[in-house]
Amino acid sequence: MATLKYSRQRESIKHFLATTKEHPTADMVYTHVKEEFPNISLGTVYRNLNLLTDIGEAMKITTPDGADRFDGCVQPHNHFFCTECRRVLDLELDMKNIEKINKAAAENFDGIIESSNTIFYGKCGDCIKKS
Amino acid sequence: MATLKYSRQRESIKHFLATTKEHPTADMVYTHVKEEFPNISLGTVYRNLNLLTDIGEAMKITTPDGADRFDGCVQPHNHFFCTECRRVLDLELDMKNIEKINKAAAENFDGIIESSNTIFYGKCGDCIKKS
DNA sequence: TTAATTACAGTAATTGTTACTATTATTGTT
DNA sequence: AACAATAATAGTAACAATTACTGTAATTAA
Repeated sequence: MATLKYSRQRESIKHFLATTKEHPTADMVYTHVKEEFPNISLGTVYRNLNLLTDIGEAMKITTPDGADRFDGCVQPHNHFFCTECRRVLDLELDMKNIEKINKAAAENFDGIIESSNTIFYGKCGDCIKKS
Repeated sequence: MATLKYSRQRESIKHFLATTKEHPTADMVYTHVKEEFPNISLGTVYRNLNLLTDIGEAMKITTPDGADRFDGCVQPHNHFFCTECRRVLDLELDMKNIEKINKAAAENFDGIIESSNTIFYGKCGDCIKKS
């Protein structure tokens, strides 16, 4: 049953995810971890990001932009996608609201709703200042 | 300024989107429209789907699955992604709930929230019956 | 019906991601 | 500490979704 083995590369990826707030793409993680492991492979980054996501130590965020983003913070929270600078920002939102819409959605739906994910769109503070 | 010209291919794509409920991928649209236009190109399908999305006559739905889905219904509504059969289903949800969470989100956020998109995950009715 | 321009088909290129393989690292056992 | 057993790696190839390019065809306005 494939016991998980330690790897320094994975540790480094985890550490980067834990310390950054920029919701990096796999490629951004790759670029960063490369500083510590100059010949790490992009495949290793992808494999570990997916692994971490699977075991609940990271979160994958799908955006309208091509590449998925990753978040080391697995506490339930939401994300904002700036349509101008294409950055993903954290967004605090009372979880009661989320639970409410999950319940509201379940009412007229023939199936089981296990979770939901809301992504907010608009213009971030920085981009507003610039314009 | 690139005035829009009529094309039978685009009309066919629009018509298919308007009549189907299955939230097709570009490739599914391609397969279908091919019956009417045997040598339509996949690029044409992509170009028109994006064009229709841009002018507000279609909606692009990003899912955890690779390919984007398209919806000819542009009335604001939500989607459910079945983690078993990977289908996308429509989900009715009182828009008041959506407006509420948009407002709640805007409160502690430095920026402008223009819209939000919630996707629900779980098991659809059909898949529950089968198991 | 012609001239201007957009759209097309077909194909090539790009991007994001996963799969494969031989080698290396980790770990539990002597 | 040395040794299997096995998971993880680097490097590369393959893949899937999408976009870009190019010469031709369709649409439209004059």
